[in-house]
Amino acid sequence: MNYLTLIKELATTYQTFEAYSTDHVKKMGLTMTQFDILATLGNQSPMTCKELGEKTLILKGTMTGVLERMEAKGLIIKIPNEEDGRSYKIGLTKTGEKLFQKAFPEHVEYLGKAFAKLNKEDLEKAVEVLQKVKAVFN
Amino acid sequence: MNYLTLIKELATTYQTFEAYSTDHVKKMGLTMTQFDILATLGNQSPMTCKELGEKTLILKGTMTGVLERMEAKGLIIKIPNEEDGRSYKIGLTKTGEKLFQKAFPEHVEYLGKAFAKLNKEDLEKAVEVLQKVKAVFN
DNA sequence: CTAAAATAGTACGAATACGTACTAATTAAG
DNA sequence: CTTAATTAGTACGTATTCGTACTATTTTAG
Repeated sequence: MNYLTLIKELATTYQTFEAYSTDHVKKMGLTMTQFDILATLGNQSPMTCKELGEKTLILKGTMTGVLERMEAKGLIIKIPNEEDGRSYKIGLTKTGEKLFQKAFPEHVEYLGKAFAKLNKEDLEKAVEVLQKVKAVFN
Repeated sequence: MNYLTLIKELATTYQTFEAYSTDHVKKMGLTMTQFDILATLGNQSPMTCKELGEKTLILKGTMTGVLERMEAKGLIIKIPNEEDGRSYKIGLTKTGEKLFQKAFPEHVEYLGKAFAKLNKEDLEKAVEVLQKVKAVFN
């Protein structure tokens, strides 16, 4: 057993999860990126693009377009930032809030159904070992 | 500890690996997707788009464009498939082969440097637990 | 054999992802 | 205070990912 096996396993496991998650999100009419934004803004005060980007790992160059499309769908609004004239605060509209209240719990439930098959020890072991793997890149 | 912790850990670990790997691949003038193709074709007989797609998880709609750009760079050639008039066999050119011989071992070495920080038990535990996690999506 | 179904690859449009350059506004340096 | 350096966000080009439709070819059914 060498580390290439681990790389392959890490990649396929992540991709399998991603595919499982995406499948459900698409059924709600959102892309994963848009769902990520929705979930980040839900139950939070409006925040700037920069903050949104830090929480979601979406780069600013990508963010502009994503927010444009979500604004066109009526899910978010841009509110001028009184504290800093360069930026806006992004918040959910009523429509966006309503979608969040419906989609987020549904998705958590959907994911939970799969992960329920893991017992407590495996879950904890997985988190622990993933942290160790991640640490090798520092 | 709940499964959302595991999801976050899985995602950040994979993304950290991906970023580490991509960083090196870009220095060799390739995108990750192109490197994936190069690594799959290296030391192999030419194969069809379909086979390439199965080995790399790149969909055929994506493949067309990726191969076009690699062909433009002189890394690959399309050879008519005598057994099936619908398809081509994709192989590395001399240039592509030379790049593979240089880039692949270098990248393996680069990755190995990071993973050397993991001991044998953690590596095996990681593979084992990732397989269990992946299995929840079946 | 001949029409229908399946298959390989391309065409094309929408949405990301990422990098560089650019604009406007704020902050820091002197 | 005034200029220089930062910072927030946009503009834009290249590459990817995905989905649907389309073309050409092969295989299968009857």
